[in-house]
Amino acid sequence: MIGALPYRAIWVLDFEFVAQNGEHPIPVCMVGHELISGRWVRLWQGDFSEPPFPLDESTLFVTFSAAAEWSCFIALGWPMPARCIDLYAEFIRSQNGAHDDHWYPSLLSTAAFFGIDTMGTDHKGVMRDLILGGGPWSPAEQVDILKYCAADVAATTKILHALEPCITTNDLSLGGALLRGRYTCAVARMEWHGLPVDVEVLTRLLGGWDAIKLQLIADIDQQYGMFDGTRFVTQRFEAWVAKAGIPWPRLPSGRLAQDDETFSERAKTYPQVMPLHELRRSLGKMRLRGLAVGTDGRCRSSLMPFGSKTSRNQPSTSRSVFGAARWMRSLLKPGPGRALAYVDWVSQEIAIAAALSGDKVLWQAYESGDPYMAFAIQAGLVPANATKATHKAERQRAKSLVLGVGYGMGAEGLAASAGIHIDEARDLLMRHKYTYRRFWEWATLNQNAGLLGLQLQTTFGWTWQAGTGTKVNPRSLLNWPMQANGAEMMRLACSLLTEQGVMVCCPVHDALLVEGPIDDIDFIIAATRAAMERASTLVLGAGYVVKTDVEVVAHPNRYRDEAGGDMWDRVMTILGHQGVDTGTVLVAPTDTKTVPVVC
DNA sequence: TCTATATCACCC
DNA sequence: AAACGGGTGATATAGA
Repeated sequence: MIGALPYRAIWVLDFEFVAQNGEHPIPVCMVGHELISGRWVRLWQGDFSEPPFPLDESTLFVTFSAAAEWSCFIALGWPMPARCIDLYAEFIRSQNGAHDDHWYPSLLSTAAFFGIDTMGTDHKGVMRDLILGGGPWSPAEQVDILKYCAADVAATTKILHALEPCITTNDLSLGGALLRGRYTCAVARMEWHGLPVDVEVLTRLLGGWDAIKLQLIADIDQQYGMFDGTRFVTQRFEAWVAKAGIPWPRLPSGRLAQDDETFSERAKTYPQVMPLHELRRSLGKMRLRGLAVGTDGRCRSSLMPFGSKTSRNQPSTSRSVFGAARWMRSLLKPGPGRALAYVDWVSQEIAIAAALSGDKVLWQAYESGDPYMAFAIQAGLVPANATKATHKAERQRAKSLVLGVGYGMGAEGLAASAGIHIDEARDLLMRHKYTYRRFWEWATLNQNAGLLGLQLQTTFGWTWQAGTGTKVNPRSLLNWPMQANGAEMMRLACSLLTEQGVMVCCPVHDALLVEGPIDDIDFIIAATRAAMERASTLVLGAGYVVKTDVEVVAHPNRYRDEAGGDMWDRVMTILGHQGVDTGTVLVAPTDTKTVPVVC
């Protein structure tokens, strides 16, 4: 029972707030219900000067989609609560794997799931419009809004009671719930900070978006005439293929295959395809128009924590910089006196696989710093003194295999992706299974357990369990422990760092973007790496340190992604802004030094 | 003209 | 039937 837990008070909370794309939320009102005393608190704008409850460990807070509430706390200058549970996270955890469809349950649909009576969605829509209208609200409207907010608190309370058995099943489920709640505070901080964007260049870029596409097309399409404006007309392509006499693969639907790989493959035999292939590749990177940038030049969008079945964040790819093609990361530019650092875990999933399976040989490969070459050596494919320089091709094949294995790739897929014969692919897979026996034992055990309907669980209690009659992809089960524990590691690192006061702009699955004054950035990086290493040992066990790598950029430079640099330059040239400084990324040493930081 | 579907490309 | 995990979203085309 939640009530039996050692808390002096248990507050169920809900805020109403005005939220505009890319801006900070503006709290309108708050309703709280304390479950032990039965007390209700209703605060309207203007009554917010002090939190009406203690925020220390003695008090538990319960909300639905908690990050929104903590964003309001930040807006009001209130400290984060020390203990909280997000029922959204707990509900989707309880349902994870039980259904074929992936969905983002709302408060109302969650209530409906448990048969809890609530207001209708129509009324909710009306009230939401009234609130988002931004006011001012008449006294009668204020009463209505507070009533509406209180109704959500009542529904949240009932959902808490419905979910209690899932949350209090055991120490891990409860501790995990508190840990996930703790992360929602970090989410609020990160969403509050957002990412620094070069608004001037972004404005020009968006203004010239179609012109840029048309210019890219114009350079190439004059010899094909396949585009109508920015639209690729498939019928013209079909006619061209027929006229040029190029045998072209078709999809089961009968349409011509138009994916990148088909173009790439055809271009090898028919060189006249190549320019078209390259054009389509460039155009593919020209997407994203809806970056959510606030008036302060920071890009903010919801991280959608716990949005996937591995519990990774699932932010919108159109509203956030890291969902866009890599070249657009050059829109990231620290302000005067500021610096940004992108710190990522090196081969995080391999490390997780090695540590959690207890495969010493795989961990040894990870620790060597080059797990691909290490595999080639351990599997007897190359001599023990082989290096990246001496056995480039062998290493590349080993890399394809090692990466693919994590996703459950088979021999056919490996042969296709690595461009090798099926027999060689089979041989590589067999060697992998032989070399990393312990890992395979562990992985197939997980896989079989999942297929049998048993529950999979991460170190801190995120779960997945197949519902009866659901479709299960066995390869998904193979990868789930790596990805889900990786997500847990990320959450821990975000919590540790935001609690230390480090400005974390956002997580990127296996990386964190942090920011600070140029003079402090070295210390911030050291603290970030230390927290990420600590998070890795917390998830994987003592001694299992996942290494980190870092890229730094300081004002007036802009971020530059190696893989996207050329595209950025092309686009800037077309925009006629060659004067825009493209900046340089200073790459810090990749060795990991432990820096004493209190976590 | 609008919407649904299939396909494809991007991210980690 | 497919055989590479987790995702979001834009676009072209078919259909209403």
